Amino acid sequence: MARPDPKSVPPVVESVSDETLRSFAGYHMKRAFNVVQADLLRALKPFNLRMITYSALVLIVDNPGLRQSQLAAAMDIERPNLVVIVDELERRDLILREKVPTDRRAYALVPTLAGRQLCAQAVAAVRKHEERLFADMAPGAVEDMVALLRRIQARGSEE
Amino acid sequence: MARPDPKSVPPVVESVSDETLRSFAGYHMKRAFNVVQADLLRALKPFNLRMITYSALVLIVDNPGLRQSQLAAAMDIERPNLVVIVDELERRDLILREKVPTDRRAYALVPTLAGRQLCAQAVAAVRKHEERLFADMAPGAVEDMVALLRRIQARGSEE
DNA sequence: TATTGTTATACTCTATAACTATA
DNA sequence: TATAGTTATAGAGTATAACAATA
Repeated sequence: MARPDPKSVPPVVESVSDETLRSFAGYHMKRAFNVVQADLLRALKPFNLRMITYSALVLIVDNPGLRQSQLAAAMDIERPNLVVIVDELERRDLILREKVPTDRRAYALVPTLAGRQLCAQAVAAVRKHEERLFADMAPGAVEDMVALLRRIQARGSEE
Repeated sequence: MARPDPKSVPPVVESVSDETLRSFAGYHMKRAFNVVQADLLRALKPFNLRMITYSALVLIVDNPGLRQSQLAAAMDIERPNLVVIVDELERRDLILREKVPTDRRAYALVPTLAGRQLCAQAVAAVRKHEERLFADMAPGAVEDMVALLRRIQARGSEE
């Protein structure tokens, strides 16, 4: 961190040191996530899904009948941002917005048959891609990491 | 994943299950990263820095004289996107763009005294915030996670 | 020809305010 | 009055093409 005088340092740097950043977990989380997301995007390409549309579809298939506001909360995104995602899934006939008789403001989101089929295929493809990505990691290491990530995630709602 | 018929399911969901997504590491990486980044932003607020300007400043302080293209490569961002970041740090007199006599196309990025001082304070603040964020995690767990994240990161350059 | 830094541009993700129709 | 979904909009972050100056 402490250097005597920048002017006395030769103006050519051979290899860039990330010494200070290395102790900074957020930096590694961002970079590793970028790699995982790029891999994921490749896996989802055949299904024309992105990470966000994939997550939405999976949650609708697992929780048929949920409301848009519930889905937004589960995905940790704002309601306005969910609208275009639901629009896209509905336009592709993967889900339906069904009117809820007991509350005429709300929509119940349900998957279509095509939606459930595409979802099953996409889930299988994502699992395969993650297995390949994490293939030579120590057994249990990924599970430990996910457990820690979930604890960090829980910290967000605390404060 | 498999449900008999969406029409037969009551259209009210009490609590949203993320069962299928739970085995999907990228999902947890994204959500945990959001928490860490929000925490980081709070830590950097007094210094008027964001994660990206903080990373750039730290790398320039640790590697005085590096070129913009080297910095972009180290930060894993495209050269055009670095320009505004360097502009901002230079406008705030935290760094200088020095002409390189041996290559008149390039600039050597060097920190100013103010830049090095702000950087030292910001690094201390970030360390403190991460220590607090990870305070009651098992000893070594964060280090193990970072080690795994670095291995995942390395996967990105492989393929 | 290739590279450095730059401009312009576009696309995604995210965040907020304000509207409508209901409750 | 509050809530569900919506619209409009603005800000980050990111990606590509193309340019001038220089190698």
